[in-house]
Amino acid sequence: MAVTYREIKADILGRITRGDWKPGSLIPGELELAETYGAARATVNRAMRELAEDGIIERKRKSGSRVRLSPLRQARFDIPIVRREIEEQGAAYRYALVQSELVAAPDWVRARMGLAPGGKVRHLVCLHFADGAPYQHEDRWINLSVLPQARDADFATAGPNEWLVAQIPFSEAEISIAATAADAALSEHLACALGDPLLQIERSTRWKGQAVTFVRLVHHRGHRMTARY
Amino acid sequence: MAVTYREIKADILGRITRGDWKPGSLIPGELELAETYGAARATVNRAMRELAEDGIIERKRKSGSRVRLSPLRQARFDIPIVRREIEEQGAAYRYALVQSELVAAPDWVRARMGLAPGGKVRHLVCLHFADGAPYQHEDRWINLSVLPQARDADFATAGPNEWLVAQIPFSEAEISIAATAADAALSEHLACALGDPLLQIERSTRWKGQAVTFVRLVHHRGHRMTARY
DNA sequence: TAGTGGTCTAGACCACAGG
DNA sequence: CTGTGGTCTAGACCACTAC
Repeated sequence: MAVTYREIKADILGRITRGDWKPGSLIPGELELAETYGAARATVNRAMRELAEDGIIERKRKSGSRVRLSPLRQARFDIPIVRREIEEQGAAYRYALVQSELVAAPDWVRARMGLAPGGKVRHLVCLHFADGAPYQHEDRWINLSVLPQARDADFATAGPNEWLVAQIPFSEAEISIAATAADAALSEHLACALGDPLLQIERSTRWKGQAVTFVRLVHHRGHRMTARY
Repeated sequence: MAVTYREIKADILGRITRGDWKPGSLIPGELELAETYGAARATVNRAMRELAEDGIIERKRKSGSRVRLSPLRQARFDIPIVRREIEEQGAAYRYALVQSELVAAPDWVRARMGLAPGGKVRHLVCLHFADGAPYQHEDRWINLSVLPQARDADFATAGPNEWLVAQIPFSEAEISIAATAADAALSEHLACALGDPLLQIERSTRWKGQAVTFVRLVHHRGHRMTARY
């Protein structure tokens, strides 16, 4: 076979890192590159497209492709289901339902989910353990007007996350990460001191424009999220 | 033009979310889909490839493409340079160098960077302000055996991050996020109370297998990282 | 061994944006 | 108007892997 798009991509990346093509400078057009590498334009196109997706170069019609002045850095974090996350670490997973109620959504939840006043939600508080030690505290709100079947679902044995994935496998979400201090409930559930710094992930999920669920996940003290890029 | 790969991708995604093709089930092969949509196989291929990249489906030669049982959730966070991050919020950026020294790397830094004993590093402590308020505390270590020019560089007016991007524009990095408590120095620099929970990002950067720099970025109280997926 | 995805080619037309 | 990237096609061969 002729030259692969991977080889072309690697070679172009090499020229950039080596300094042959400096940040801000123009890269030859696809046609010229195709000749250089003795490949079809489609092959060069794929290499260049991926470099653009990787944030290495910037492409514009007519003006051509340029090396980004400062490379666009983006990290990808996997957001696994807690049970998987724990089991993949080789630990035993245990789940516990702490609280369950059907209520009108409090104002701060309504604001986060974009619900109408008086909207009914199912509110759940759960704990996830790894080898018996508290791993994650889950505070979840499910919009009953979108998922009425959540009213009667039983969350005593399996976490709501896994139930939700079965109900609405594909959805859009907004996720935000912050640090929070352990309050009385958290310090008790996560077996840490009052005021301990904890990593908190909030996620609100939408489906067809409707808010499905809002969840606040607080991890045990010392938890890290890691990624490479 | 005939059917676009975007239309095909959207249609397939629709069938999946609509439940026509359930999680775990087999999707028709590329050839069959190409006939169905009246498109070339390459077009269908691109649609399917992107669905696989998005974590919606799983592809295997010979056995075909399946809808993922639980969709692979991954969030992409942009990791901008602090100055940009602040200016894009419409705030005025200010930078201050707090401390600068040339030292042998302490053990914990050597461990993180994978340096040999006695390795010299440049250690910098900096502050980044948004509209006069402390925004981020930066504790940085630069490997002088890889970047000897860091010995004499002047970090009084511009942050080391921007200097580094100019020196080594493209590199690999490992990033980890955690919550930490404000110690005496942090509480003073970030104008918060002792023990306040703060979001901490650690990043170690490599270039050609060599550790270039390790940095610990601690954000002001209440900072959030946000992403959609 | 056969079926499915992975990739390349050569050619074509289109869309956008600089001049 | 013109150049560059964006995309589609029809056909081909290859690579992996289940059977």
